[in-house]
Amino acid sequence: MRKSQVTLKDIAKMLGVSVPTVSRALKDYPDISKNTKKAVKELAEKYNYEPNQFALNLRKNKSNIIGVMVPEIVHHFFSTVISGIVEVADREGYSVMLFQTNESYKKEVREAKVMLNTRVDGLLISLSNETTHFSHLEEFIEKGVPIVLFDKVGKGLDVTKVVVDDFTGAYNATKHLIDQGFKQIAHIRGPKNPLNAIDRFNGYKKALEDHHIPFNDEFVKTCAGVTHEEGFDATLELLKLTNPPDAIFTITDVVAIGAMQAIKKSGLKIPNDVAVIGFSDWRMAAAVEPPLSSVKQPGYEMGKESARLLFESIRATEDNRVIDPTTIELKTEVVVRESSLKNLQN
Amino acid sequence: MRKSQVTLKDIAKMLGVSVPTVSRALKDYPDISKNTKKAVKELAEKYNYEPNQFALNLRKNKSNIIGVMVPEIVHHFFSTVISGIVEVADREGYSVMLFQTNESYKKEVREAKVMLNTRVDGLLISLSNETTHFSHLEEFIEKGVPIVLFDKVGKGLDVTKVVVDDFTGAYNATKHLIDQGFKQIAHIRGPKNPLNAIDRFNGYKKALEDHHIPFNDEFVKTCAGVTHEEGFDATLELLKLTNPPDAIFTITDVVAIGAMQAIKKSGLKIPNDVAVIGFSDWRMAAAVEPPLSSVKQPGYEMGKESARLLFESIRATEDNRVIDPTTIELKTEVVVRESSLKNLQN
DNA sequence: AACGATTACGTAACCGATTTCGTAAAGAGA
DNA sequence: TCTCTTTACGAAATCGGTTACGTAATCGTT
Repeated sequence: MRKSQVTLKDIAKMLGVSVPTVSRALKDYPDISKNTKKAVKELAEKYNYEPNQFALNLRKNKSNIIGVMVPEIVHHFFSTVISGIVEVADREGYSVMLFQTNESYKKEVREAKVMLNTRVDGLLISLSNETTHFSHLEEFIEKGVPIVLFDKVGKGLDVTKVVVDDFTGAYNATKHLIDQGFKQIAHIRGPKNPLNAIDRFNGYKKALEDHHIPFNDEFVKTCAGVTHEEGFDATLELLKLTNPPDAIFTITDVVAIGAMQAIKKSGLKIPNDVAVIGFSDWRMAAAVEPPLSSVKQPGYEMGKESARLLFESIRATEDNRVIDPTTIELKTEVVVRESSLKNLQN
Repeated sequence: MRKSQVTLKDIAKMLGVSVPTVSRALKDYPDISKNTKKAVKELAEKYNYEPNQFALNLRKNKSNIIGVMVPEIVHHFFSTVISGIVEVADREGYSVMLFQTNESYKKEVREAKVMLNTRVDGLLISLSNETTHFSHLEEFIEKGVPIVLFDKVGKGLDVTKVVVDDFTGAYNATKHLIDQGFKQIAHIRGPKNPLNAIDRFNGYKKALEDHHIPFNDEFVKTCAGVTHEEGFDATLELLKLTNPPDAIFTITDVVAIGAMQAIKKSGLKIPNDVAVIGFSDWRMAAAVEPPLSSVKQPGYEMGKESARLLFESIRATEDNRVIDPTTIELKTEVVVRESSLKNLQN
């Protein structure tokens, strides 16, 4: 059995005063005498009094908990975002309750209900791939629980959103290759649906266009599973073209690793024969041979920014103010390593 | 302002009955008439009644929340463990509150207090590197809140623990190299203090001993930061020996990657000239060239098992039973890929 | 001395449920 | 018809706090 904590009632009984008096003494209300305050505080100290959070929650109708829901916890990017969220929440005096959907809409709905029951004060969520209906989230809005969407956001919901500027990231990665002097730039893209795959593809395309490089349909390969095996195979196909690419921009670093293996296996040199640049800047990017250039996604910043915006909304809600939903795009950064440098002496 | 939910009182007022009647009707108490039950349930359905969790928490002195504290969230192993914990907690109807210490003892103590105030029903914790005192955790035990330590456990605390069998993992990795026919086996170890680095070193040593291979002090290098650069440097030193190793077992995969780069840079072939096996089996292990053999740590299983044991303790506590603390060692698995195969045709 | 103002508390209501106990009304049995 | 049992519900206490309001006792003022 859980041992019971000392309560106000216990202290009140010991001193022969009423419960409210003890409560007020501890909070330094002006209409409690110095002697009483001193006596109360001494006892509180002695018995290590801590207010019962359940009682406070009930009275204030507030949990000091925010809910966080992501598709997968075991994912470098998401765990980085979570880390940023936890950091900010901690500073704000909130705790973080963590849920994962495993990319399942059904689970997302179920867990949303759990959070609603737990009465989280706010919700940070990155949508599952399956999610196209939002009634489970609209329920939060109806009940006045603020939501901030991050990374994988939906079009249908009018709430604050924080996303990575995938378009510009891809644009800059491609531009970097162009600036290095590469002319035949291929792109191994991700699945058709996810917004980030589309944005990255569009950024790639726009960079070519802006620099008067004709878009070549043969230079775009799709890997649905985003694995290094797919990157390997796609690259072999690209290299088999009569006019093969001299640089490849991939949807993500894992795919880039596969591409690098294919290039090496074909007896070509990276970056002198074929350059490679990835996306995400995972820890491994710096560890492969040659070190892989990549586009750094600001996961930690995304977590911090999302949390910051959520707390702003929570405070607004408490004050009966209304904050207009905004969408924030976080900047990416091209991290240049050897794999994308032209004319590298080796 | 947060919109208020429908309460029992609201329903009672609408029907002109008392609050307890509504409560009992919803829970199908036998002494409530069928008509009343029907009317109550219809209204509850209509207004989407959900019991106020705060009130339940207060009444039952139970939060249905477990606390989870790890040194770093952004770490493949820990995020995997967390994922396992979340999975089990979900099945058990509990929510997970997540904290990270950033390897700081001070923060660990502070967050422990937060959890105590939040009144988590149980605690899963992996200790920070700095933690040598346990009074902040003993407080949980005193108050009857069960604790399970996982991965980074301390000697001083008599609670249930779940650890990886690092010794046997390292033993088997080394034995695998021996079985392949390698004779000159080096070890790049981790820092002096952490238990897992020590256990892995001891497993390595014991495997050599059991197979009558003399232990060679020159064959052991230490990398304090566990980075691929250190792995690279350590390996270059090893290869410079007059009698260099023909196989290397490293504390972790990142270090192994560094080692592989050094071997390649020295103009040697992996695994024919020098074999490599890592530890942890990170995602990247399968993606490097050649694919890296490694020892798979059961992170997901550790999360599930720790959570399972915690819920067992929670239930025991609720029933006034006492469970004796145990320590569970989870088995590792040697994942053999190309980097450790003798006489590989290439 | 009578008055209002101040000091220092206590009473009661409340947050939203659960649970123990009590009881009016209806039905059953003699 | 009178008592006894059911049936079906209400009253009150409880969990542990907060807060609006009331009030006895003391003080200062004229």
